[in-house]
Amino acid sequence: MNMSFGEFIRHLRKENGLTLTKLAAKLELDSANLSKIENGKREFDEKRLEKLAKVFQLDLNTVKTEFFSDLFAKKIYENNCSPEILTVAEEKVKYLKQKNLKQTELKLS
Amino acid sequence: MNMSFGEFIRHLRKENGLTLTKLAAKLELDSANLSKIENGKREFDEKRLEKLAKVFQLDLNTVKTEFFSDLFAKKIYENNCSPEILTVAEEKVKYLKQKNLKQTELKLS
DNA sequence: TTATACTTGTCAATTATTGACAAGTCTATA
DNA sequence: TATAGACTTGTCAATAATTGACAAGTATAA
Repeated sequence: MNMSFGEFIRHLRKENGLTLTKLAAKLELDSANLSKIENGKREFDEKRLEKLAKVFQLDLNTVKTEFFSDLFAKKIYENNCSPEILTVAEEKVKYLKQKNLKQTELKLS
Repeated sequence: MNMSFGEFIRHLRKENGLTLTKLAAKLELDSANLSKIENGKREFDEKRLEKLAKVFQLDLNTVKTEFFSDLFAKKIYENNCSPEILTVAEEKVKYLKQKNLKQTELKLS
């Protein structure tokens, strides 16, 4: 499943035999804007991820993965970052989790 | 080097014996706001990355890596994304590069 | 030619980010 | 204990970015 988030939505939409107008209604957005989203000319609004998952009966985590990985990939591509950045990000996630764990411990004591 | 971007700046600043006021001046921003950035209460503005690299004579890619990996990690953490998202992102970077390559080829032919 | 599906451009309205400054804490030192 | 310097926090107007909405276009099929 290697595609942009716009292509991901288009793929789902076609697969389910929906028109832009139909899907836009379900997502409560303008069909012209949905067209732009599918064509990568606008961003999909994060706050609609849950709605999107529901419409197509997908796991929210799957949808989030598509959404955020697309975001990350674009940033890396646009800014010409070296690929090691993802390893660094991975470490930082661990760091954040550990940090939050410590703060929780503090609050409990 | 595992820290947030705010901590990264603070580390650099201390290492170079600068006060908030001094560094803020070099970065052309308010010292109160720089304090918030170091404490993770505001975002560092992407457009100042180059300036930051110059001030501390760092490779721009190093600074970008710290900046964007911090951004990614925060998103992953906040949204409770599974770690595999980074692998997906990596694939999408490749996809984008390949896609752009094809478009370049088209333009040249 | 009419309908349907889609695309593109534009722009006001809404939201988010930023810059700026006042007022505070904390520490060290005269 | 008061003065200074370093830092933190809250607030808010100004600026910038995103979004919603709609008009006008193209493309295709009936």
